[in-house]
Amino acid sequence: METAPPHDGCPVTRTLDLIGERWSLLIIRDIFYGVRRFDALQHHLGISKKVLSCRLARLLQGGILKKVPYQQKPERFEYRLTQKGRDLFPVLLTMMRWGNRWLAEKNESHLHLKHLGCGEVAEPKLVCSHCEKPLSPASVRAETSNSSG
Amino acid sequence: METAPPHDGCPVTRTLDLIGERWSLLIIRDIFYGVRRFDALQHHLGISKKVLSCRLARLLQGGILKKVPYQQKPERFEYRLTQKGRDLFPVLLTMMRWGNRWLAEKNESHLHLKHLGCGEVAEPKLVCSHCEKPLSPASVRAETSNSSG
DNA sequence: ACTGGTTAGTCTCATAAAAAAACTAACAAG
DNA sequence: CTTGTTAGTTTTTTTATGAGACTAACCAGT
Repeated sequence: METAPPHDGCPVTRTLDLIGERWSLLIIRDIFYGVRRFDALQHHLGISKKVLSCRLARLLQGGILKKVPYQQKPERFEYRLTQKGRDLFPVLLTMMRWGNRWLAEKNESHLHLKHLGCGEVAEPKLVCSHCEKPLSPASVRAETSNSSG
Repeated sequence: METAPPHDGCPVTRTLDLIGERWSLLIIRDIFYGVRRFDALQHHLGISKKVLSCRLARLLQGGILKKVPYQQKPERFEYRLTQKGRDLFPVLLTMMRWGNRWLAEKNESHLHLKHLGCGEVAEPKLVCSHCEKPLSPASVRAETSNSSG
C-alpha cells in the first residue's frame, strides 16, 4: 500500500464516525457478552449514565442496536444487536487477539475464546475469502472504484 | 457467549485504552497508507497539530510507532509502524470490510482491497487458526484462564 | 542581511465532551 | 407512604478538542 486514498469516505473513517467514540465498542462487546440492560451496562462498564444513554441512542440510531421489550408495567426493554451490530464481531475479535498478544500482563488472568467447532482456543486468522490465504499488509493493495459518477 | 468476564483486564478494554482515542486508529491507517510525516498526516487527516502530536507521542510510548530519521540538518524523521503496530492490520481490515458492507453510500467511490496473491478483491474472512472454519459469535465461548495467582 | 518556504512542533484560548452526583418518573412490595 | 428497581435527565466540575498564533532549525533566492 503506497498511495493514500482520501480520508473522507474511507470506510474506516465512516466506521469510526459511528462506533469510534469512547465506550461505543465496549458497550457492543458487553452486549455480545449478554449484558443487555441499562443498569447492568452502567455497572459492568463503570460508565456515567449520561454517556451511556448518549452512546445507546447513537447506536440505536445507527442501526447497530435495537430495543426489545422484556416486561410491561412498567415497560422495560433490553438492548440487542441487530445483524449490522453482530457483524462487528470480527472487529472485536481482532482487537481481542491483538490485546492478548501485545498487552497481556504476566500473572494475570487471560481472556481467550474457545472455538466450539473444534474445541481449541481460537486464534482468529484473517484470510482472503477467495483463495483462503492469509491477508497481510504487503499482500494487499488499496484501490478506489467509482461506482458511478 | 452468555457470561460476562470482567471489564478490567479484558484485552478489548486494554486495546482501546491504548488505541481507542479519537484519531489514533486513523493515524495508524494513514501510516499503513504510507503517510508517515507530521505535516502530511496533519493535512491528510485534517486533525489539529496539538492532538496529532499527543497521539503520536502516545503511540510511540505504546510501542506501536517508531521514529526513523530520513535526513540530517535539520534532523527530520518519519513515523513507522513497529511489528506491534503492523499487527493491527486485521483490526483495520475488519473495520474497512464492515464500513464497506454497512456504511457505503450509493453513487460514491468505494475503497476496496485487491489481494495480490489471487488478484481478486479481498473480502477478509475470520477463521479459526486450528480448524480453518469461520468464527461466529455463536461458535465461540469466552473463557478466563488464570495464568498464575 | 532580509524575506519567504519547509518541517515539526508548542502555546493559548474558546468550545465541546466526559465524570460525578443529584434528581425525576413509573411502578411494585411491604 | 416509604423503600426498592429500572431507566433515565439535569446540573456542575473537570478534561479534551479545535483553531490559530507562535517558535525553531534550516535552506534558497535576492
